[in-house]
Amino acid sequence: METPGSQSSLHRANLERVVRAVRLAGSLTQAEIARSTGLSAATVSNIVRELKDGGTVEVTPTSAGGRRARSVSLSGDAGIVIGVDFGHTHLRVAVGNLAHQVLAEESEPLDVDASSTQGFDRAEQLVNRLIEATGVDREKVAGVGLGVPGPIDLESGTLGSSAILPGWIGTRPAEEMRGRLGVPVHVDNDANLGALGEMVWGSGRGVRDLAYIKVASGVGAGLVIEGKIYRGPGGTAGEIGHITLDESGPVCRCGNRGCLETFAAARYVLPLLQSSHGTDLTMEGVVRLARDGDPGCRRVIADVGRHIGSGVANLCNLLNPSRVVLGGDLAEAGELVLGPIRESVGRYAIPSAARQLSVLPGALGGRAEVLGALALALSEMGDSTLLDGTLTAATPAFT
Amino acid sequence: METPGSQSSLHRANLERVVRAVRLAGSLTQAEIARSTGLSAATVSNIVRELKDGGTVEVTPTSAGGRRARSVSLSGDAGIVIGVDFGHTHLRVAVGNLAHQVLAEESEPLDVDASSTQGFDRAEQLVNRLIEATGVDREKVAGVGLGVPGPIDLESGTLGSSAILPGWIGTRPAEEMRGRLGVPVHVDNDANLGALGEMVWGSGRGVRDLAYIKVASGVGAGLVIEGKIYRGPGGTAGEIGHITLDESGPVCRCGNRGCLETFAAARYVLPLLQSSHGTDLTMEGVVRLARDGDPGCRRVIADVGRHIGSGVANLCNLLNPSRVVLGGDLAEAGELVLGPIRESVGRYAIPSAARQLSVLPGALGGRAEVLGALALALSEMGDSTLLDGTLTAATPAFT
DNA sequence: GCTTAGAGTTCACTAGTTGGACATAGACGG
DNA sequence: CCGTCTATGTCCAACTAGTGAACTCTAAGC
Repeated sequence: METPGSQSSLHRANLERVVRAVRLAGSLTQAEIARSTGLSAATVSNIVRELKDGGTVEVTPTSAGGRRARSVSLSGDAGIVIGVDFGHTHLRVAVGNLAHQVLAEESEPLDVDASSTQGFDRAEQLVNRLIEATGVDREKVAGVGLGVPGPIDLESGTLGSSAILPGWIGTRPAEEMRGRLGVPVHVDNDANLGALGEMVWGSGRGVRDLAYIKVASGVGAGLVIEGKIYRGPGGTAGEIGHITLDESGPVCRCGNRGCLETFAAARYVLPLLQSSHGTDLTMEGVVRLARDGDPGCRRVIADVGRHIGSGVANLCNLLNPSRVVLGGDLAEAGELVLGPIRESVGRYAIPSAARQLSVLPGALGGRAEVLGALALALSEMGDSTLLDGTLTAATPAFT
Repeated sequence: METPGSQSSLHRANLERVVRAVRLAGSLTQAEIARSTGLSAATVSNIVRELKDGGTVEVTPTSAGGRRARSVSLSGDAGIVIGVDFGHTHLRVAVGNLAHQVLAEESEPLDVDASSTQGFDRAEQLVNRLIEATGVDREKVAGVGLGVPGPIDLESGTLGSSAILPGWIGTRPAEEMRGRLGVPVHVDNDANLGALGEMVWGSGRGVRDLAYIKVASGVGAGLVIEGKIYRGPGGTAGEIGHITLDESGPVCRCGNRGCLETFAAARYVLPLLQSSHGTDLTMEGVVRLARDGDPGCRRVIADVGRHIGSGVANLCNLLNPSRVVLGGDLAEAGELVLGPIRESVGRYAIPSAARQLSVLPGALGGRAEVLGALALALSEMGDSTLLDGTLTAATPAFT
């Protein structure tokens, strides 16, 4: 561990190599492992024995119709990881195993005005319930990923100013949950986790550079650069919601004028429809009405799309990602919003950057963040498989 | 070589580790190498002997006033690298060794209307002259870094539409120079190389995430993310010059309106001063007049700064770098332009991102790009090039 | 039932790192 | 001026871990 250039580190690397090969393929015989990792059969034999003794891997005596091939696969109960996502209206929890399979997933409404203590209590209960439901030993929990709808200070782990969960500012979500669950907890904001989730299981598979734009009550972006979440030195990268589109536009909650958020986020957009469509409209409702053909809602959504497109064009000029994935409630609007986004991008981004950009709706809907939290837990426990974008054979199980 | 998980690969990795440590520190004693690499003293002893026998490294019997420390440094004649920068008015060449020392540097004016062939010829001559001047064996040239003032297609290596060197579009600078010099040539655009140069030798030392903004006849940015140049999947990242500041602003050469470039680049800014200051003004001249107190020039430069600041604010919200370095002619204006930039950033960027950002003038002036080209050659060479001992074999005498 | 071929294991060998013992040479104190 | 001290670099035996080759095992095919 602390000998970075020694044989033991080599051995560790070879262990990981084998685990990764098995994970990518689902199950392999030892001979296949040897071929795909480049290790010799003898080494593979030793490593497989070690992994089997450690319980990481299972060897089923014979499964293929070959001669005497014993197929090696990740043992389902080698360990589990948990993803928890505090959204603005819901609390979601997912339980997965090390084979990248989702074993259980559940969500329940979360009252915005609930105190942080209540929220953590509820999360703890839900986590415990799901662990029991899957019937796995509590000891097997290897880590927890936690998503929060606001900026996290990387140094201190405290939740920064977040207008979404006002009572939660200054809490340390990771420590809270670690205290309750007794396992390592890794925390990140919802946009970053959404990006990770879509990259591993959703619309971002196979891509190494993507931006995940989440439009809900605010607008945020999660950036994946060369396969890794990019948070920036200060941890606040991806604040696409507050780039300036119009210096004399509406005043934004951040104090500036004409931020993208003032043209796209629910809290600024919904009032536009209040006089015509009533006051208790939600973004979800607007999207539904628009899909049903309501012209006012269609117009509003198209306008939102155009403005997001302007922001994405800036992002595209600066970072030139190969894919932009749209998440949040708004993504449900499909082409009604993607069309205008693409149009704006085409107009405002430099052609060479826009040409190779694909703008897609998220494939995971509201699950992107929990699954991203799951992926965070997996990657923080040293699973580098997630990051190399070659996850084709590992099919996530949807329950 | 082709055994990816064996001891020999470990040994190779340890060799590289040592070379890298020595290169970063300039010179180290064996004990220091052992501490900084985490390897044991015995291993370091063996590796140093091996490297010394291979000629990669030099051991000077005793240099520090210690007890009997032998300092290990990269042998000066292990190899040299060359940086070439085609600017819009100058051709610059620098020769450095593997210890990150610049051995010789020279620049000469380059006629904008010169054909690409002429340009490459001139570069070849200047390179040869400098190699001779340093007295190093031609065989020792390990690589060349090449800077061009325009976008390079990463796949084909062709120079894209560049209004600066019109006759050069479609050429393949790397291949041209490789053909002439017979060594590997790595090419990148001037903004990226400026970023690299400032990071390694200039205002960006010690920082892992920085943006280098180059304002000259156009506006471009080079991004360094976690210590590496970030080019984006399509190779066009950093096009800060064409983010939209005002949708109804002046028409830009890229076809859009209100791009940052239309408010900041020389070709758009200089005409503003033509009626008052004459027609053959250059950016350099404007800066000089501004420093001498000319109010019109001061105003123009401050306005440019404010607009650049808006662009930087967007960049800052999206990427949150810890440092922005201003390069190009405009950087000479110092606080006259940096003040307005900082002011704009403070106004338009979200506070948490702006707080930890420092905006500095480049420390290398016009040398940033050549030195960056040198750094590119060094980094692309990879430490293993040295270790193979194939340095001489890899360079077919192509004279 | 015999042959065969691929799968996995065992064993001796080799590469390479490590800890400890040892020699070395300047600094410091007497 | 000399002995002691201390950090440096080297050598050696021990240990870790991967490899090739020989070997065993099993089921398929004739």
